[in-house]
Amino acid sequence: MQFTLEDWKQAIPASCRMITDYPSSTFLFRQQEPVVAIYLLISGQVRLLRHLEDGSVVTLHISRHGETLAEAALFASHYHCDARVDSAARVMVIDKAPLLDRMSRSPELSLYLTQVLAHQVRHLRSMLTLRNIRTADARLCAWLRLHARGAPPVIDMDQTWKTVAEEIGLTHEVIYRALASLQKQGRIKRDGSRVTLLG
Amino acid sequence: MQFTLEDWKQAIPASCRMITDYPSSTFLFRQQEPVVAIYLLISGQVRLLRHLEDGSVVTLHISRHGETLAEAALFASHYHCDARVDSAARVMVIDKAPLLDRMSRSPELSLYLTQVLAHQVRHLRSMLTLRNIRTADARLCAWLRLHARGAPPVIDMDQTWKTVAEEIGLTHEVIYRALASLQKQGRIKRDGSRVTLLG
DNA sequence: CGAAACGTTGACCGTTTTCAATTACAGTGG
DNA sequence: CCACTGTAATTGAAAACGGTCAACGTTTCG
Repeated sequence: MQFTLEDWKQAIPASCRMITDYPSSTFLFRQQEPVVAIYLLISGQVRLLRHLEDGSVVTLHISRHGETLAEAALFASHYHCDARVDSAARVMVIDKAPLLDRMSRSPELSLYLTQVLAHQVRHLRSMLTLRNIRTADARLCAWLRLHARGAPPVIDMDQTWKTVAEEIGLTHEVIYRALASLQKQGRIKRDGSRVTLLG
Repeated sequence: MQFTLEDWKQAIPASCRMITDYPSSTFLFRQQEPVVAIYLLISGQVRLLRHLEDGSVVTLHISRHGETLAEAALFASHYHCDARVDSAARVMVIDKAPLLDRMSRSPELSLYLTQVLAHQVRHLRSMLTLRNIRTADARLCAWLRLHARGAPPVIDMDQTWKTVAEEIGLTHEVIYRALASLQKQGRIKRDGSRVTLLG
């Protein structure tokens, strides 16, 4: 249920897209800058950071390969967060103006973008659902269920637990404790980077 | 920055929309039911509820007048949550099939829906940002800033603090304590349903 | 008028956070 | 090839914070 690079290549005219490499610690865009493009992350990891009025910085999201960035900014005048490269990223940059122009004449393209955003909305709602689960054990369990595939449900971790911790709003220490706790309760089994849900 | 009833009336052909009243405690739609329509809430309050695998129920969102419901479900086969009426609601029901058909031929309409969803995405990200703020005081403060208008920043409450509590993921008791705490710190001033941010 | 829901505050308890320390591991450069 | 370095993974203990339960005044609405 993810829109792939190929989907995008098919949907977006070649004239307004470009592949670019960003080294670690560089920025795809910064908060307050005018919106010039949206981005499809082909490889690497990018962190979305928002600067609050009181000077603090919070991580909005950690994007990984296959995800799109700033689609929602397409109709905003300026970006609402920084996009900082965590680990060297290859990115498809899609220019805003020609994209919007093209969309205004192509129902297919608009409809496609609409689907991407609808997908985003559902995903964000899932994340918000997770946050409403109070205890660390239950929240982590819900996350695991959300990411498990097959029967019995299995997760092959392709990211660090630290990243997961940030994503679901807990400290990494608590994640490790929750993992240990779930394991002791016999509700999961861990084998390297593979987690199996039991019961 | 909200799409109004008039906007919708203009964008959506009259043939596929209809005004309906829902009494309190009824459902606009239920989780797992096939998606037949999207909804614009004209008045009243509707609560989005998701049933988790373990049997628990969490509130996804509390919708109030002016908000649209289930736009993201337009491309899903079935609803992902219940929409239960909290207080008697007047709703514009927009049929899915004719809407999609119309969208596939009208770039304006697609583009319009895209904007609605983009707006949704930004709002959901803001909510997620809030949830990353740990302490109750700071989180409530951020919410207040987000909703304040003018200089000095003022919020005229048109909803209950209980609702706000659910929205930002705290219990109502904690909200009242945070309010009292912020007031004692001189960071806000309360006067009936009006809150003023200071400093 | 009466019931239900909101608003408010106190006390206590359980959980997460925070701080701290230790192990394991992957990449880097000599 | 191996120290060296940084980060992830892991666990412990104490402190801080929000959740829960309880009680009560107030407002709202049928």
